[in-house]
Amino acid sequence: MKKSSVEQLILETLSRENTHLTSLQVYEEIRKQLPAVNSSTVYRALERMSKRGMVSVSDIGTGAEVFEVVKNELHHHLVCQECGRIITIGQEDVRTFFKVIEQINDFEVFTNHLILFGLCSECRKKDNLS
Amino acid sequence: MKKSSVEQLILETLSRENTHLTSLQVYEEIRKQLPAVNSSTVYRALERMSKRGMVSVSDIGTGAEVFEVVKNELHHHLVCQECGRIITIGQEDVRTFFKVIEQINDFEVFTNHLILFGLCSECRKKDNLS
DNA sequence: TTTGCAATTGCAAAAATTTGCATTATAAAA
DNA sequence: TTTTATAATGCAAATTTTTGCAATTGCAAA
Repeated sequence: MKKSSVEQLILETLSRENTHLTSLQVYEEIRKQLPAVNSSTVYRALERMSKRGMVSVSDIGTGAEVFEVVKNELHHHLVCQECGRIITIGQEDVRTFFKVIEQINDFEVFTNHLILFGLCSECRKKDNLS
Repeated sequence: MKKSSVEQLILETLSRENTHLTSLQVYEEIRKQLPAVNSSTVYRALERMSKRGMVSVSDIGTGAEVFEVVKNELHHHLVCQECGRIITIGQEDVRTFFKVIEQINDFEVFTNHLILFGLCSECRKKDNLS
């Protein structure tokens, strides 16, 4: 590793792609720019970064965990289990729910990237027809 | 595989342990009773079972996904990121939140095993002192 | 600048997981 | 019961991820 740290490259990659990537996908993207990079370096950097809250890790139902850059405005996702569609939702309503949970359980919620699974409206229509 | 199906053994194992196990832990438990079983058989059975909703898969912040039997009364967890403590919470408040999300987004939520990360009351006290 | 320390990286080996394909088991239909 | 089709399993190889350890790097104090 000469100049650039892998962390920087990971941030650039995730920002550029602006979507969820698996650790392997991140590794392969980084390797395009830095062919000699070692896989363990990338995997370890991803782990560090998620611990520090720089990236979020989540299971969107694809079998493997995916990573995403954490930006200023937090967001959450609804994932349709039938068509795979991903709906992004904002903080407000989720935050209200978190507050309730916090009060009831005397617990401070940090979760910054919630994933809920279910059926989107279109797939629900289709299912009703059949 | 002669008599018993691996699925049945997995259910028994998860019920007996009554906790979250990683796929590797499940495989090793099964192997105690069925030494010749192949790892791919166990991994594939776990995948099938989670698709069918027989077991839940979740990331409780330990790095690896964990499996749990799905029983009648659904439950969710709060995981303390400092001490690892796991608090189990019921459906009611969560269900109310899901209803709100469903109405706003015209989406039907299926998620049956929600995990929220944060700080438990005791760790919050400790942190305040230091 | 030089020194020292902690964090990051590479490397090689091990471990965990997935995959394609052939075989076997299970259950429904004939 | 026999036949047939589908699902589950085993096996071997490939792929992905993790680990221990030594070397390198970056940063801050001297």
